[in-house]
Amino acid sequence: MWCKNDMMVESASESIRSTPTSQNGVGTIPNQSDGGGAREGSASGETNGELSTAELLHFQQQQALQMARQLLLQQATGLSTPSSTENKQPSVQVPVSVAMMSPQMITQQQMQQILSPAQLQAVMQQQQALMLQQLQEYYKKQQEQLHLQLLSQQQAGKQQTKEAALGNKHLAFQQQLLQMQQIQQQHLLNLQRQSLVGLQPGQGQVTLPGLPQAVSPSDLQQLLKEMSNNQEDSNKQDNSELSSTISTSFSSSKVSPPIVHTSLPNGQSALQNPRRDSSSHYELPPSSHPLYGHGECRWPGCEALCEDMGQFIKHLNTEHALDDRSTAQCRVQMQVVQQLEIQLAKESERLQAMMTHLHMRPTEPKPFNQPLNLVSSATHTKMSPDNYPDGLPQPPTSATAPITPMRAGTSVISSSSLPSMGPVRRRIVDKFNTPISSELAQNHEFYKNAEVRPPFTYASLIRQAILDTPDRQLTLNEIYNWFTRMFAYFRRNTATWKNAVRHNLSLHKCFVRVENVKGAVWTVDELEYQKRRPPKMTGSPTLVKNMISGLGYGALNASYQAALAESSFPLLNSPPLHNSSGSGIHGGHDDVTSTGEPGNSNESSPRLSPQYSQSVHVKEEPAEEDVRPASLSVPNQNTALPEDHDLEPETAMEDLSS
DNA sequence: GGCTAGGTAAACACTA
DNA sequence: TTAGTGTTTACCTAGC
Repeated sequence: MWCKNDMMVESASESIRSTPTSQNGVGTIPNQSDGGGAREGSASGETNGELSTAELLHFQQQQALQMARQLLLQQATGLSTPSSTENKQPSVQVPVSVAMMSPQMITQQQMQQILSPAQLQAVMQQQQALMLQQLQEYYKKQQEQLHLQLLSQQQAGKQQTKEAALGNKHLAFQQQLLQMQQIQQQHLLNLQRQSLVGLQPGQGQVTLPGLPQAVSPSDLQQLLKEMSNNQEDSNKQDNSELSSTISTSFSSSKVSPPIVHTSLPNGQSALQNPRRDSSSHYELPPSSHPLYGHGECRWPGCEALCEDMGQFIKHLNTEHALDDRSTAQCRVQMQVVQQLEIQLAKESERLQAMMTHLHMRPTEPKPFNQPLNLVSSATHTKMSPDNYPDGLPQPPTSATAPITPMRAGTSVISSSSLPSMGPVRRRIVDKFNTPISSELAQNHEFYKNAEVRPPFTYASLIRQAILDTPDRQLTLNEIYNWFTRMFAYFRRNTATWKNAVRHNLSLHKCFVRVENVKGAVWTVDELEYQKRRPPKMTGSPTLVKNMISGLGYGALNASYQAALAESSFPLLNSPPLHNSSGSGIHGGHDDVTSTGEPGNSNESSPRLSPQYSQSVHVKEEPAEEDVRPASLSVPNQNTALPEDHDLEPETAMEDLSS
């Protein structure tokens, strides 16, 4: 017959075994070679033996981390004398184990996870105080040197004007020092105000580490000012989105005159350079140098005018050659990027939380936020059995899975006893209208790493898997692989869900099996997929009412936003359905690579790319065997369209775009 | 209570 | 013979 199994490139079990890494990183504290540790190690290695101040600052950071360790030990053992607890076995496993690690192994994130905000604040304050003290000592030395210079110059019988100049310089330097101290005080205050916000790992790392000795004191001061500016801007905007933060801080630093005369004459904030560079990079033709734009050198702190690229290259090679200064600036830039990345992660998390909030009513009795936007908090600790409602039967979905989706779902779904997960998924999807593509786009990492069952039906997932491919067709094994690749949950119990996948493929008319030279592939008949639910909603004001009330304003609005997000769906690139009679229902025939195949009367073949359109197995559905116009003339289809949008956002999006 | 949709399990047939 | 694929049926639950 048409059944060929030559497509078994790899077994599903192999694919399961081949993807263990994504499961291991969930909720675990990296012991080694994580970003922070690697960076710290490399930084210390680079600065070893060269930069005394860098080492000093590094030692400072170690001191702060040591204090954190002591706090942890105190917290764990209840003893107030850290020295007595140094060699004791930890009574609290995780924190002390972390505390026992070398300071380089403790990242700021881990500290934030372990320490309380007050402890963190105390640590950071001590850290900042130490740093301020060190800087003050450093500048005191500078002052002494200036004094010595002044005395020597006086002894040498210099002219009065020069003495006055030096005196002015001295006074200016003192003023700068005072300003810097004020900035540091503000920084401390900001840290105190910000509490956890101020304890963003990147900020601590930017403040503390690796300010290399190669950077001149003025540069150091400039950088500190820029950091404090950035800090102030972030405080001012407080919870504003990252882009505005960056742009605002950039503009503020851009317009603000530099406090000191430095070798960074423009006062341009190095903290904003990455974004500026990146933004300018987009404006420039691809051949342009990312460090050159608008006739200026975009090297951090340098706005040297260069008429052309050749001059810029020359300038780059002369002024920004490989030396201590450039290395230091590069290092600082790396930290700036790191901080921005951390800030981006936090802002993304905030966005996720906002979207999660908008997906549900505030008083929703059965909030479903677990599968929706927990990317940043994709830790299984929050889904521990302790969170499972008492008295509820443990879901029988998986006997082996340590954290079953049922458990995760019910932990937030509510007290409704749900021995089966299936209807819950359906309800969730229906109620919150979560577009599968946007949901997956938002929480891809979450589902990829957390063994939480996606709140979508098998049919939706299969459809998404198929539509994710350029050809809109997948073999069964490829569908399996998509499931296991996209969802950690489907790396277990393969027999169950694979059977369900096959069951759904065979059961639903929207899935069309096509035989080609590759073997049997499965495609999606969008028309059939659309037709599955509209009758349920057509002409039912009560349903619409219930749906709207169930969605709430926020959810409804979110559905539109999600619909907007859905507009980027690959399917939308397909030609529109012309004969949809204004229904907006995206006919499966016209999406993707439909090429007006000869057998157009066959409704099952349209989505096939030419190389695949060979044989189509149509499920026996006499009523559906008709051609497109008939299937498009579904009763009440016009009226069902808006409701269909609400009911199936992911498909509604395609409708909107068509 | 009936209908529908979805999930799960199982049996069966077919093929490589 | 085995494993994968595809189909079908039955049962259950939840929502309407």
